[in-house]
Amino acid sequence: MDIATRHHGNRHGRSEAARVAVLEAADDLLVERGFAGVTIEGIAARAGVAKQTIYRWWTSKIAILFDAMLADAAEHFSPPDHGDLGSDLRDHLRQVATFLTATDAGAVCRALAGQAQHDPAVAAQFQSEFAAPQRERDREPFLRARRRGQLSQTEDIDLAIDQLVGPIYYRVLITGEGVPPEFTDALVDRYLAPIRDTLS
Amino acid sequence: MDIATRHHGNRHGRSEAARVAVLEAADDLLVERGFAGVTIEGIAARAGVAKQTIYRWWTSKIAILFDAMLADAAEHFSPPDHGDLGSDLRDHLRQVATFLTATDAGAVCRALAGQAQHDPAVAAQFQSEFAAPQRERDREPFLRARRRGQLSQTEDIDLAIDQLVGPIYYRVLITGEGVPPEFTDALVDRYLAPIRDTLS
Amino acid sequence: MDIATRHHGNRHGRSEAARVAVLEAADDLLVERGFAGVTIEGIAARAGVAKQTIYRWWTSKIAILFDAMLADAAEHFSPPDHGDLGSDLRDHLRQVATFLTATDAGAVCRALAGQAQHDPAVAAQFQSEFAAPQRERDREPFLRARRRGQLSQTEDIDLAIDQLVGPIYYRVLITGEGVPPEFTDALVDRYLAPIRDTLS
Amino acid sequence: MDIATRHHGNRHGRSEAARVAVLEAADDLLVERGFAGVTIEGIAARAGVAKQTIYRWWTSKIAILFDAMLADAAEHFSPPDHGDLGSDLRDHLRQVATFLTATDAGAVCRALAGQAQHDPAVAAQFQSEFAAPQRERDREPFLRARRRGQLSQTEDIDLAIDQLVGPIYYRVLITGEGVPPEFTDALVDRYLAPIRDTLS
DNA sequence: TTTTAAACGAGACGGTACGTCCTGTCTTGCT
DNA sequence: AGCAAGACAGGACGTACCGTCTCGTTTAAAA
Repeated sequence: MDIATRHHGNRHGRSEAARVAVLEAADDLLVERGFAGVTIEGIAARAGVAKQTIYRWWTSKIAILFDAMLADAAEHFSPPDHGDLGSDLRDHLRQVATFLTATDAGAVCRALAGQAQHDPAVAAQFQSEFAAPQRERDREPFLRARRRGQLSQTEDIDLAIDQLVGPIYYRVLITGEGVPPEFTDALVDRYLAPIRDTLS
Repeated sequence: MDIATRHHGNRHGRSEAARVAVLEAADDLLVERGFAGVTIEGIAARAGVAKQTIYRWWTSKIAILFDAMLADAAEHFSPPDHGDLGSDLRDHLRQVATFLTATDAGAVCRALAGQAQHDPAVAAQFQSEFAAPQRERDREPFLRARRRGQLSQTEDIDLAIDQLVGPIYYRVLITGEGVPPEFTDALVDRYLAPIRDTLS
Repeated sequence: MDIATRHHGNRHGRSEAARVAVLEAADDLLVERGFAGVTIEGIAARAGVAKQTIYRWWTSKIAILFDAMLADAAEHFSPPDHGDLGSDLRDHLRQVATFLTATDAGAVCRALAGQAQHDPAVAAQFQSEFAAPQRERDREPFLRARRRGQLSQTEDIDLAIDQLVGPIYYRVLITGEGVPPEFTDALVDRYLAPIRDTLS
Repeated sequence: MDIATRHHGNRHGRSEAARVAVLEAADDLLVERGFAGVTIEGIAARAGVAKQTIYRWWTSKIAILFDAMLADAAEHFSPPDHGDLGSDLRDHLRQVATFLTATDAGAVCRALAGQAQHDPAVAAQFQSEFAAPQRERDREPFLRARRRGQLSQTEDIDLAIDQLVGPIYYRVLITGEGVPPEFTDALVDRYLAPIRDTLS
């Protein structure tokens, strides 16, 4: 048994078992009962943990959900590398769509994005802990293309990202229409059309 | 004095004064204290209205906020008509950005969009009462251009809208970066580039 | 159905049904589980009442217990009148002993006397709401005897009461020995011995 | 430095320093914040001791308070010997009154007497560890008088004690009036009046 | 001198109850 | 009939202590 999981109350700090149980309970409750069904008391009861233990390590249920999401979010994205910007973008946008619409972490992400609209502090945390790292992942295909000499040095990458992932989030958060591969592929096609000449 | 405002406890139907007071109280509370600060009890107290009166006419605080937003949203948008798709789109996207980032109704809209992430019923209402009518407004410039013969009959208007307004919502809801006219203008420029040939 | 019991939430004030249920629940819990077993949550659960309803009308579980005791305490004592100080005192002291050792209200009284040792505010309330009225009841036999001319005007009645009821409380609260009639009768005999001459 | 105070963690028995610190902390907290302010956590924090150390040596905060009181109670009482029952009783009753009303140990004693009303186990401990030894001390003057031939062999000493100290506890615990020497002296006078003939 | 085991401080743990806030329902008397 | 008022049952909040536990350190008797 791992040292971190062996202890349930000790001077070495927190119980890993409790931490994991809380994150899983929060995740389960969100999926099963929705955001309003995620309560500290409910998490504590389901995780078999005392409320005080939760309050000792997290400031709010939002903080728990961030913890529950972040690792998964990072794991979900595998940087594509097909040696071609178009292929890489198509691949990446599909990953983004899949993450948001078809994973538990994506469900948590949507809930947090929702809560960010209600609370500036959540918005700031969402920005720094999810949006910014995600933006780095979004940039990867472009930077790679640029390194290959396939993309102009003057191309505004951030604008391109807004154009490409913006519509995905829009459909997920606003219209609720679903984001099929045809949609993301079409986005890439439209984006690449005017700059196709600059590609080798 | 208007008939509707004359009665406060009567047999002549609901009190317009109470209705207005509730909507304003909800709006004020949202702006002053954020979404969590909007409670039925708080609205009732600020509006000088009994809780029961609120429950009689609205199903939840969400319903109140929808009421508070919808009229303003419709009023905000004035269909542009410069006889040119580019100009109309630039104008319209600026209106969208202004609505979302700089109006009270936009603040309510963001809050409701947030809540839609937590509650499918809210999402459905948001879709039908805000997103769908708004989509109609978004289509206007394209339909006008098509009627003018400036836009191909085969152009996928809904995809175009996703491409154009999606990035605006994305910046508002996810990155929180703000949406200056330069940004929306650039979106239009990029959109029009490949189809410029099809324009007269 | 009585007006007072008909309403459960209205502008006429509190629900008599809730009031009674709370007092009975508190009483039952004290008898069944002891003072530590009397909790606001426990009372609320057993009475089928919301905690907030309790906090609306009582400041603490102590206040509830006072309410539960006071009416019973007044009812318990029937002023004796045998036309004779000795008989009256014997009767009264037996009533005191019975109240303290053999009634539910007496159990509550002992608990409150206990809590008065822990909290000056409780002590003050105990003094004004129980001890003072009880002292009036204790004085009755002496005042009656004095009116009959059977007791000297100079007799120190309060000292006499301290002498007569003090030992009863002492056995109840400190030694826990029980207070049989033989004991209270002996107290009266010893008290009357030196002043027997003054009696007609 | 004493052996017992030299050790703080060892295999040779408990730390005297910790024991004393705990008792003093409990005493201080009782006096400063009242019975409810005496918590194991509070004692541990103030004594600079781990909670576990407290639980190792005491079963509850009640046990700590008993420890804190008992030595002082025994020390407080110096058996009077004036060769006269009246003088001895007057002296002793004043000591009882002083102990209960004017010493820290008396404050603890009152608190424990209070808690005894809530918990039969405390009552039993109070009876065996305080009331019974105290009763022995109360008997001393009578036994001495009897040995001197000044008190009848048939006199009911326990009844006499109930009559004499009962009113003192009554005033301390119930009426809160204070117990001046005039009061205890009057008790003795009234007690001795009818049996004065049997003396000397 | 080294080992070793009891007591120590610290503090995390699963819990219970606290007193507060808000929910949605209700019942009244007034207009 | 609609209204302001406000009491009601219910449930989650975040806090304070409870009593239990595990840890790493201190210590002095035993080896």
